[in-house]
Amino acid sequence: MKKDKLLKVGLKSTAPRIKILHMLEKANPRHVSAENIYKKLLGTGEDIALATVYRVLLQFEQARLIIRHNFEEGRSVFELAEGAHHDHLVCIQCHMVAEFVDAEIEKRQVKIAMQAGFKMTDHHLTIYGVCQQCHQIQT
Amino acid sequence: MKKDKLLKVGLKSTAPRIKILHMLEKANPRHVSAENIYKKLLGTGEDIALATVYRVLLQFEQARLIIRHNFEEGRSVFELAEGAHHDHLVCIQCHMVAEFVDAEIEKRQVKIAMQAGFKMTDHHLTIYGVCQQCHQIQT
DNA sequence: GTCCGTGCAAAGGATTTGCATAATC
DNA sequence: GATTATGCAAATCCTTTGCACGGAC
Repeated sequence: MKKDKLLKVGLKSTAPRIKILHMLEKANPRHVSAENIYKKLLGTGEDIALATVYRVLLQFEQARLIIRHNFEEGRSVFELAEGAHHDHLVCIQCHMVAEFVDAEIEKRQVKIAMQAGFKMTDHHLTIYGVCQQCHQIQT
Repeated sequence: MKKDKLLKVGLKSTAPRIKILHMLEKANPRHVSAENIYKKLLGTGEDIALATVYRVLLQFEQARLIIRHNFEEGRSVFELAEGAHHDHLVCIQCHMVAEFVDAEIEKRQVKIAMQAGFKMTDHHLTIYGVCQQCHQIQT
């Protein structure tokens, strides 16, 4: 139940929060911007202010319900926090995002941070390129 | 000579461009923001508009004289393009940026992109954490 | 009933752009 | 001299914030 999920992280169960959480849970593609969510809500007849979307997303991020990414595109995208850490492939044309994990790369990152005297808190590996679909369209 | 370096990439040799290029060449730390450059220029008595700094940085980026990075901090930082590709370690406290390369990680990225059907154009691996210095200060 | 959440509009920071003037080739 | 650059100020994009009202516990 979404209500319980919110209460568990110390957030009051309000209509906007439940609806935004719902959007994130059924988001396809998984990675969406604040604007995406706002427009989808408008489309279903909901009347939630964009400012509220931003506020709720920030709270969800702090409650670790979602993860915020800042790819090389000047706006944040969010994804539901579930399952393990993973990295991203981003299509520079259609903005599609795919995920991957590589255990060997993960291992080496830890080693590199250690060697540099860094106390690692996070790490992002993003591969930019043109996805198969976009590539075919142009050919 | 900076003048030739500019002409070679098709940019007229103007005073603002030469001075900004100079700032980038002697930047220490190597990674600087537009604001950083603007303020350093002001400090040396130069009177170059911030808008010009942005315009020139964009031109330099397009001419591949510099590389733009958007780390998870809401503003761009630039570094002179010289030497080979490398990845970054960013201190989340003092914003210090260090560089590294790992051949094995590079190899695996190419393979991952290929398997996903991506035509890779770029890739960024950034490790965030607390650098040794910041860590010591707090202890 | 108290406290927190929301909508609205305005503010904010980084970056870009239009326009008239000034510099380079 | 024609074209491209620059300074200035205004505009833009994404995101945050102040305030008065409404809803959750």
